[in-house]
Amino acid sequence: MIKITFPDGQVREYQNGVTPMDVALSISEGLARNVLSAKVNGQVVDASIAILEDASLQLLTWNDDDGKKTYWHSSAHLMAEAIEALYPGTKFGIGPAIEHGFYYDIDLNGQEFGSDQFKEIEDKMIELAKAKSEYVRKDVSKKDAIAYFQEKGDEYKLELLDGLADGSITFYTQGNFTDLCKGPHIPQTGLIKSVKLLSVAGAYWRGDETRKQMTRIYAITFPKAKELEEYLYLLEEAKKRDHRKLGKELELFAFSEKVGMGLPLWLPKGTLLRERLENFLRRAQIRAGYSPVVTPHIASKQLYVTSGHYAKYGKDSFQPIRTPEEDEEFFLKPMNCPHHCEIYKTKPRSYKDLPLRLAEFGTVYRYEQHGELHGLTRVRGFTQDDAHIFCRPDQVEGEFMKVIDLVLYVFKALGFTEYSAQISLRDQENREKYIGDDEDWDKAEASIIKSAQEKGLPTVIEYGEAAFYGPKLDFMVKDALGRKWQLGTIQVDYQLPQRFELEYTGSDNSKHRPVMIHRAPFGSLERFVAILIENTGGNFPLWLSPDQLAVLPISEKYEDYANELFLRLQEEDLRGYVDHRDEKIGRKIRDAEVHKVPFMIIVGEKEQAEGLVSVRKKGHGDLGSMTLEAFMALAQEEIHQLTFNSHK
RNA sequence: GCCUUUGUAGCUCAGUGGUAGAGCACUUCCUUGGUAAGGAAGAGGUCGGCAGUUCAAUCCUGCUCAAAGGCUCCA
Repeated sequence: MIKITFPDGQVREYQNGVTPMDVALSISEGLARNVLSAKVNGQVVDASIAILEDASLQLLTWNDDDGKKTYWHSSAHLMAEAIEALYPGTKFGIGPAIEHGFYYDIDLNGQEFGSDQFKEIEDKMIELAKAKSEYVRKDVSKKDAIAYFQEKGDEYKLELLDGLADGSITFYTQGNFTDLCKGPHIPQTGLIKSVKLLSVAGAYWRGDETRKQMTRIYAITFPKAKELEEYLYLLEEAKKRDHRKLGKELELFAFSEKVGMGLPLWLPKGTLLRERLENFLRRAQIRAGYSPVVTPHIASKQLYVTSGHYAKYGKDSFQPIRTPEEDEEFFLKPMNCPHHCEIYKTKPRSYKDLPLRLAEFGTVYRYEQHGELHGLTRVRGFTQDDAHIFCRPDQVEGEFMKVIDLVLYVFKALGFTEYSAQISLRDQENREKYIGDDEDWDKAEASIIKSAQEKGLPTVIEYGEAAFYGPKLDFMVKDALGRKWQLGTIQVDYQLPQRFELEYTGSDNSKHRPVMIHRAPFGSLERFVAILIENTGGNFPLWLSPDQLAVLPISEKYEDYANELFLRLQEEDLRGYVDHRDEKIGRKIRDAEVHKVPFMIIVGEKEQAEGLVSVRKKGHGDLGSMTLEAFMALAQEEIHQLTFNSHK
């Protein structure tokens, strides 16, 4: 008998050689039907594998990420089977599961292929799935494996075999398709109910541009038809919410070939939105003890030589700007931190002055590769909501927690209720990659972990992902469509204070080196606005909406009344416009709705006579008539709530 | 950066080896209206840029610029 430990800590005894599937059956038949694979001692394996010693066991189903991964990987094999049946002679590269679905790289030997063929492959996959073929694992010798793929003429698999050691090679067969694969796989093809081929793209064999370009087919599968429908709905919704599309439609920002790629132009409405965000954060930061500063857009080369950025990024950055007479070199600033270090140095600092928190909405310029540019999320000129906290080593933990509080406050105010954090630490094996002494690192890493724990942040720890100058914590948020975005970051830095020889006088009257914390809740305003657009679908909360209201006179007879009302609204700091066009009220309403204006104030004969306004809310319709004061109170309340509804 | 695809009016798009069209937006006129598109007329394009083939290029070829998707997720 062997002892099996379950994730909840429960221990049960089973016969030696029991399979995860047996265990599932011993619990319930329903569970057994849903088991896709299993995690035995932390390793994902087939549910049919025999367990030969005491082990921890987690049965994986569709609800587990690793279960989904197994499912999609098996689906890739099913797709390969379908393709081989329909296009004999096709050679196969690799076919892994990805975050949403899977792909297979194939070489069709010159056969024509495009998205027109998706349907027949989908149909074939369903047909093959209905056969409920088992995925059968088989150990093969390298010799036999080579013989198999030689006969098939698949040079890709032969190349993969080349890199594998004899004795560790396994084949998986389902139906008529056999593939070189280390697994694991789901029990049988019948679990795959719903199939959709998504796109076809070129991809180099082994990601090497000098090698043959293969055809990559992206697809996704689900155990229930309804889940596929939901997924396709999300894809469509994502397309509708694309910030590049909405940015144009709502006149928020634009790009111009003449200005240059990756250099966004903020239009009046986008600027309004952006300024609201800036002011919101500025106020929050002042409350949190930050001091706003402003630094120039260019700086002498010497600054970046000192900071070390010149050595590291000099080549990848934009070329220097030279003064005509003296031939001095200046650079567009790629980050704000060196400037802030120089601000720190403007006078001697005492331990009593710390922490010093310098904040700047600093516009920076970085060279990004041509192919990496994307809307507002990846640009060459952007504004960071940057700040640097200079503190004593004993203050790091407390400051870190304060920053987490600020970031979470910002997320909440902007409607991001689901978030998580990634803590990036040193690569334990290669400590020499990092600068600074071990003691500082240990302290900083421990502080970050402790702060995150204390704040109850759901975190993932990644080793080897730290910056070379210190560990960091990155925030991720989930948007209304369940997509993950990386947002703000907090980083601990021991390097810059050293490079800039920053000091403070301690209580012992000797010189000490401060620690620097870099942090940016939004990361970049550009990227954040893009995420905000996609999260809200352009339906911004009232306090951020570029136009908060539109005053719509029924006819030009009521224009004076409309103008008078609008003036009073403006005095209350409400923004918007009066629609003076010679159009019917239905048209004015439609246009305001299309432009996602939150409130419409409709005035005609009745309203003027009674001294009232008729209020209509976007997406909700007529709210009836009320006094202007009542409307303003309504609007102000919604603004001050700072809460957020992203629907509609 | 590399691969694939795309580039026609402000926007969304149709179209052809013989120098271009629709809808919306815009301008003017009519209409003065009650909760998601009132009517008419007009104006608007070096068909991304440069070069080549041709009697003739928006269309074919090459280069270039920009955008979209993909690659840098290794059975």
